[in-house]
Amino acid sequence: MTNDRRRILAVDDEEDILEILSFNLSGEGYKVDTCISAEEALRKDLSGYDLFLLDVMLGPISGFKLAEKIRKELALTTPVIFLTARDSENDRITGFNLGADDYLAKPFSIRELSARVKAILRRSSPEQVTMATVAGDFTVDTANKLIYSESVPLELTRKEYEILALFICNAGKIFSRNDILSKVWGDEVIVTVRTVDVTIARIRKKMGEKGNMIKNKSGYGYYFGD
Amino acid sequence: MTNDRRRILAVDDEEDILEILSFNLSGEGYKVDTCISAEEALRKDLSGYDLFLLDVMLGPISGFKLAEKIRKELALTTPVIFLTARDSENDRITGFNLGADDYLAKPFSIRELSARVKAILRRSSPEQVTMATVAGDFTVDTANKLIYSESVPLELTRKEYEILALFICNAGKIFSRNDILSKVWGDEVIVTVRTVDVTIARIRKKMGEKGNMIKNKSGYGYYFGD
DNA sequence: TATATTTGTAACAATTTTGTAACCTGAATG
DNA sequence: CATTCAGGTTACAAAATTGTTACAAATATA
Repeated sequence: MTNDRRRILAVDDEEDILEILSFNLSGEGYKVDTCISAEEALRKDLSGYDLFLLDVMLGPISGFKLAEKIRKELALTTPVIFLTARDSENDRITGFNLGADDYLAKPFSIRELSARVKAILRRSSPEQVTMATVAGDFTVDTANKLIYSESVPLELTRKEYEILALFICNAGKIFSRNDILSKVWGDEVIVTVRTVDVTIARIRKKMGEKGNMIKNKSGYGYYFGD
Repeated sequence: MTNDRRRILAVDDEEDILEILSFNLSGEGYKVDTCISAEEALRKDLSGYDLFLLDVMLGPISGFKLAEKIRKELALTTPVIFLTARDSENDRITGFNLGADDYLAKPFSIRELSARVKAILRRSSPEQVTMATVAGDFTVDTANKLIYSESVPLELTRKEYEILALFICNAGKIFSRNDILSKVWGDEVIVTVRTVDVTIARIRKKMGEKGNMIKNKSGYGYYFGD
């Protein structure tokens, strides 16, 4: 029933390149969609892909810009390989800052392309699997970054989602404010510990009467449970 | 030198499933041990594993029961994934109350399994420095800062936990009030020595009839024992 | 750039934990 | 038999922790 063929989206403004990519990667067993522009790509549901192949030089919206949108606005961690004729050190750095997983300069051999695609899909595949963790009436859909309360999705911001997902996926486990800060905000970012309290208050409010499922054990931290 | 391969224990009453699990997870680089029953699992030293995969439906001792024993009697916080054909909401809740980290309904794809195993091991690995010390019917779980009395966690505040943990982990050793003050409150904080008496009275009350296991030797101090 | 949304902070209220003093008990002492 | 002393207990006060609100800063969006 489940089709586990990997889906790849290739975006390039040259029809020829798209054909070459599509033909060859399809032959390797991948399901390949193509777009002739970033705009066209953005109209699609990008969450279902396992890999993006992005040409850097696209019309008004460049491949870099598209990658940035994918990462930041759509919040997808799907791997990206940039295709480009430009090969300056500068471009490389920009690409990797946006979370590019690889970088392929045109002209490239199909053999090289498919090797990189395979390598990247192999190492990234596990996290692309939708993981639904359920506790009580709550379901965490990590692939789409959504949390459902009795089948209704909560309207959570990113930080709120991260915290609640952490709690639900570790129901019963107590997290101190610092645990939460390091897991959700990261270890470099410096914010007041009280930020955690305020964010949790916001989550509770959005959870309505279920808000009291986020418990606090004074002196220890917060946890999820009934 | 150090072998950092993660150790997984799979418990299932179907030989076939064990083989599939063992074969596939070994292929992913994990060290996999298998047991055909909960009883067999309980004869092993379970403290060395990084993850348990437990079938819910096992002979006399179910997977839930086994998980409960692992959590409460052995005081291990090792993550658990339940494998089961049963998929009712009821089962889910029971599983999460026991601290299941995930839940996988049979039949499951190996890909899905390995994704979840990887995800759980990644997030659980750093903090799993659980130290369980047992004395009498009491177990101290230093990782989660919990003390169990006959498998039931005591509702201790921070200071109360610190004192009781000190006593249990050094059962029989006598601590003067000043010993306790310097170990629990620290050397900078200045509080009355009688604070210790009051706090111990509070612990005793929360321990119920077991409260008399905290002894006092007049003129010397307090200690734990029967 | 203007506007909306998200995130961070500070201040204050509510709650929980901790500390103190006073009183009580019982054993040891004289 | 009164006195003293160590420890137990209680009630209340102080302090610490947590909850909440309003607003500022940062970020995203148009």
